[in-house]
Amino acid sequence: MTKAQTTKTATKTATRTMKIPEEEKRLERQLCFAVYSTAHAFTRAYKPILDKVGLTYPQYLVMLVLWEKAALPVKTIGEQLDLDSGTLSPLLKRLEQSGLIVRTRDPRDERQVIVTLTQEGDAMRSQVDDIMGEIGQAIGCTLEEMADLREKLQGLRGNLTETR
Amino acid sequence: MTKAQTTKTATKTATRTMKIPEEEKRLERQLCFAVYSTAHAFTRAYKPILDKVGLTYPQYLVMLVLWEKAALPVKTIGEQLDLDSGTLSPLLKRLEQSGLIVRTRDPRDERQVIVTLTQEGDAMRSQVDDIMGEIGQAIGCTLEEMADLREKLQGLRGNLTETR
DNA sequence: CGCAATTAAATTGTACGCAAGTGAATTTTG
DNA sequence: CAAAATTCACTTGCGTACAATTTAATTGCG
Repeated sequence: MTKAQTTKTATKTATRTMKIPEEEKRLERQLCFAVYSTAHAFTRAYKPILDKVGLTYPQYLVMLVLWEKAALPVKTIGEQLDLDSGTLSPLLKRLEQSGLIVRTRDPRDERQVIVTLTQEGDAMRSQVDDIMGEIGQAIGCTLEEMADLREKLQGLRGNLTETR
Repeated sequence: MTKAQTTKTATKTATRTMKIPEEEKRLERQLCFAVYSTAHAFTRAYKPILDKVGLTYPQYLVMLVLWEKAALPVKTIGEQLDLDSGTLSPLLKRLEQSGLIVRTRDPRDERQVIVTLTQEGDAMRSQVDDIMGEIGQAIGCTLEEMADLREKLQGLRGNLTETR
């Protein structure tokens, strides 16, 4: 799908061959930068909160996954977070050193490593209300606005990913 | 929404002391993760395009800043991108090695390093239409939707940042 | 069955991001 | 005006991200 869009999808691909006005090329007009810088702003907003429980932000995301289901193979965690083993292997090693998870080979398939919450890791779940409450404060918008924005981003992420 | 909102600002802070339903704690319901994973999706979408011109995604953002104004101190670039010198110093060193910029001490204030586009760096500007065109394709939404989403993210970023 | 292809995780190397600390230049202040 | 405080960029150390490679285990296929 490339050339002359005849009908309804045409409006969706307007940028392709158009000459882009200089104003639209400015950093602050870039959607990609808005996403990029907001992601950093989130990480910074989480930092003082997560410091109190000794987690980095990506580690917190892994814990969110494990609080949904307490034992998962590395591969599944990677699929949910869209991270590969090159990122997860050292991260999980640090979570293990922190005593929050254990890693064991799956006896059914020795290639797989099953990540399991320890008691300590499970207990940390009780702090999630506080963490999300504090962040909710910082986000400063209504639940409806949050849900709307989240859904739009999920759609965008889908578009960006679909042609991989 | 949720509870008894007393005043007009209450709607904006509803999450604070509320008990959060389990469903809302799932990874996929987190706005922070939507932003995080979309940012990664953008980086991946840009990669094959930027590989052709030999830039990483953060380097491309620096070039966007410099294409707006061809000579700037490191500090100003950092302010626009919200990055500190610990990130920018090595990145700029690589851009200099690529021949796209030069770095010179400001004679008026020897603490400052002025980053200036080389001819080569300036010439690369001509490729920005192609880059943005290709990404525009991948984004797959209308210009209106893009602008709306960008503005909402800028607002969110502002909220997250204002209490720093 | 036996070997090639595939899969899962770890490892290596490069490039961010950021906190903390260093050193040089400038500004502020007593 | 001189000492103290601040500013700017750089460096160091740690933790992601991700491509590419490696190793071990499993699956598929003839």
